[in-house]
Amino acid sequence: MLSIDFIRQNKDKVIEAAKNKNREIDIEAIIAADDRRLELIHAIQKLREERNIQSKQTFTDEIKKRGKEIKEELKRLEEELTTIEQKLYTLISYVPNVPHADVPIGKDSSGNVELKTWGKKTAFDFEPKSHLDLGLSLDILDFERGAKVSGFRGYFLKNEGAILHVALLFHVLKKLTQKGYTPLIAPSIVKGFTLFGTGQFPWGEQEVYKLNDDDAYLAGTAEVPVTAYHSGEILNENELPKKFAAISPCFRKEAGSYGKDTKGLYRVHEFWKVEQVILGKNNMDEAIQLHEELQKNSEEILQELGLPYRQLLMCTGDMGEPQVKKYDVEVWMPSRSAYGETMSNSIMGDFQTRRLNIKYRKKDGKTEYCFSLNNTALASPRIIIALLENYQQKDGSVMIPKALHPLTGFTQISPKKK
RNA sequence: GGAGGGUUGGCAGAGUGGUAAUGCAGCGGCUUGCUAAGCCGUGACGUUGAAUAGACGUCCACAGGUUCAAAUCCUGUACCCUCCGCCA
Repeated sequence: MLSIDFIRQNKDKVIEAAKNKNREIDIEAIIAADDRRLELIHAIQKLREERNIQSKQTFTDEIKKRGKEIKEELKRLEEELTTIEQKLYTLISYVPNVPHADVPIGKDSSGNVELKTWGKKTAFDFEPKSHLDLGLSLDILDFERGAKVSGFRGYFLKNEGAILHVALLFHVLKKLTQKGYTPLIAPSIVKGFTLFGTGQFPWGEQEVYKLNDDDAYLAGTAEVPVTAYHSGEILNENELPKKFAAISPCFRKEAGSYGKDTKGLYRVHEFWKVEQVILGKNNMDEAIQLHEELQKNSEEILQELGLPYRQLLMCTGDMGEPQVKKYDVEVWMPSRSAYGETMSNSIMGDFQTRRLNIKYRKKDGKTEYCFSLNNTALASPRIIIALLENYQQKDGSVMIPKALHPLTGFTQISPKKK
């Protein structure tokens, strides 16, 4: 959410940003609605002023008569104000955030810039298997029964697969906790305002599961509950930045991706994630620095796991509405012969905090909206695709990265005899 | 699921129809020779201002209603607490 003042003062910038993000906005309608809003506020304030003066005077029939008139007039104006405010709020809530100057302008994913690669794409001296085949022969994945029980894109993690999944999540949660992040188990059932507040709504409604209850949804990421954790609060400047590492199940309808990645663990309705969320000061220099810290954390995790990856700087056309700057990390997945997205690291500026009303009090006593950032630390089971496929051996077994050994209790997974 | 109580600034807490006490914390300032202490100022949001000056308006969980006038009376909703029932 941008402020109306910012929109009025930076009209061209806002129009250009929307264009670069492939969004349509009607700035003139916004300004017209705001003009009317201001007119109404002025008229209403004047009447209230008169009413306040009256109520300090000796009470007479004359005052009562005028009081009734004021009441009628106020009611009419206040109703129109409520209507126009709602209209304005809706219009502004669709205005996307303005990208940082570093962000390349581009239509779609083809405009993204590869900033670096780490590790070598895994080379095999045998015909490598996909994680689907490995999962079957190792007896650690069961898609058939997953679909039977859960439906399309359903899966079971089984045997070492189940242990590996939990070990990965715990390993990462522990690592971030040691770095000073507050560990959280976050709720996945959330109220609508959290989804609007983080900017999933109004754009991504078709992506989110709605429960039968009036105001209950399944969050697609812990970013939603954790960013909203301090909603409606005023924090102290000296407690910022607040850093969280949250583990939660994540639910996605994948409504727009029928026919895409229909096999395996890549695109599923239900997965688990450790998400990093930071609330910081309203300061872009600090945000850039924190963004790099989040990036480093995620890269460290992949380096420890020994998975080859690359870092992308996302262009305007491939960014979400709330984002100011975004990196994706993609991990090498041999069966795809491509890198596949595993992490997404964003600066949101005050776009989310304005909607969620999260502020902090500065040294001079003034309040200001926080900046929010978030980045995937690890999403499983998607990461298991990369582990299985990159660590497979000629004999059909799969090695487990050393960092996980203390948690898994096994160092490799071997094919099960039928 | 049932019964009762509650929700007032960062926190605590007064306020039963006519401008929202007070204390603590935080922040700013002043004072004092020393680990302290004291004094003054300081809620949020909005409108109008060049203004972080002043003026005005709004805000007592949220949304309605009654009234010339609502934190206060009425209705609904959310959340919290206590007890009963059920339950991993």
